[in-house]
Amino acid sequence: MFEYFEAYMTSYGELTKDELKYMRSLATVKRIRRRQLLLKEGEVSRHKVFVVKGLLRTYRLKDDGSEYILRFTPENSWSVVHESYNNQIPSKYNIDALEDTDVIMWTREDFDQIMTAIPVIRAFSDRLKENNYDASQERIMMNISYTAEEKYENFITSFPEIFKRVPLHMVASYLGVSRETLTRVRQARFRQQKDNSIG
Amino acid sequence: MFEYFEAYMTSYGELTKDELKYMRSLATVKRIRRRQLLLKEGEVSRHKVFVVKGLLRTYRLKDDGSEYILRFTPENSWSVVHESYNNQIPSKYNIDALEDTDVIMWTREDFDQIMTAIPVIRAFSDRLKENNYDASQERIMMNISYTAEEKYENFITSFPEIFKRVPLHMVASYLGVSRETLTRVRQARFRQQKDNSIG
DNA sequence: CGATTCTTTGAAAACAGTCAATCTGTGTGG
DNA sequence: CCACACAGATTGACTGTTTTCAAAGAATCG
Repeated sequence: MFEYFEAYMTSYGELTKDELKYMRSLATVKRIRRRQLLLKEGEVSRHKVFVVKGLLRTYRLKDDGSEYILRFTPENSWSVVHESYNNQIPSKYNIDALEDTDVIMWTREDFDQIMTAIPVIRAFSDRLKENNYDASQERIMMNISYTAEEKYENFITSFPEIFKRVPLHMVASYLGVSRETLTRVRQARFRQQKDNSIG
Repeated sequence: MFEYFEAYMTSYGELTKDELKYMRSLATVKRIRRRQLLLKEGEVSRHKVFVVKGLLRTYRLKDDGSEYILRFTPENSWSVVHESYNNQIPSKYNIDALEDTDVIMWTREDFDQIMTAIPVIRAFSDRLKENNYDASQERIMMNISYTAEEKYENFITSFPEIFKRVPLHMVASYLGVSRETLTRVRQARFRQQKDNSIG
């Protein structure tokens, strides 16, 4: 299992055998079955979680039961509820698995030590955060400036692999539109494409 | 001018006289007049900008001329277009001043050196980033799950001081609703409050 | 197969956007 | 000090989009 992480990690920077061994010694491996929760609202997000295989989803429930998805986390990416992880406060979000998922995780204390011990890891982590932050700014602009159709279009082109793997109603609750609207937007788009190919 | 930054900075962590002197030696002071641009779309965001006094706004223009506001930056906060600053690529955003504004700024190279030389600054900068990131996640959830009225309500309670200082149509383009809708939402809310106080 | 989950559809209602006009307040120049 | 311009806020009528609700088709899975 850890080999997957090694492959991922070494593609970004040079790590010595010892450093990898060290990370491995602190890592915990876990399998989360489809529909199983990894983190429940109210709990504290205590681990930095690397997804080796599968697909996680971070989402929030409103009182009326409606779901709003903050993010999808496929293999070779990280799942953490930052607010909870950084401040050790209860999470407002749930994390569950949309597919059977294998993860490697480290407690916050251990991961902090790793970052201190291995500068490459800290640099890497910092860069990841930057990228995530940039992406979330982009998403905000999308939210406030795009039409439903543009949002859908944008999702498909930005996350084609995820799009293939998640049900449409989840795309809808990631974008903040109703599933019916998403259906109709798809129809419109489909008709347009046909028109273009005929013309 | 620099004293304001000192006061801000020392309220967060201990800095020696020498460290402050060092930061001061690399700092540039600038005044941006109301309606003046600090950064133009297409330029690279080369500075970390601290607002001493006044109010900046980061926004994007669509082809049709409509504005979408990413953020407001009042005194004692930082204005940077991260994507551009980090990767030294052209900015998609404009930054302008909504009030006459005094800023202190450092080039990226200098600020990187400062962070290396003064661990407190790095730690502080990291914490700021975390907070910004958390806030942007919150905003995303707001965008996708709140009604126009809830968004407005949320803005007032989250940023009461900014609310007092910016025109309503800018609140609207921060929230992603039309200014007319915002007006009507306000009326509705106002009527509700009156009803409550009568009942 | 039967059950569940997912997607689509139709019709009605709620909501938000657009356009054009008006109103308000502020500030500038004569 | 007044008049005018200008930015901002509001209003009404209309249009268009999105949601909601209820129902019915697909698809998937044990």
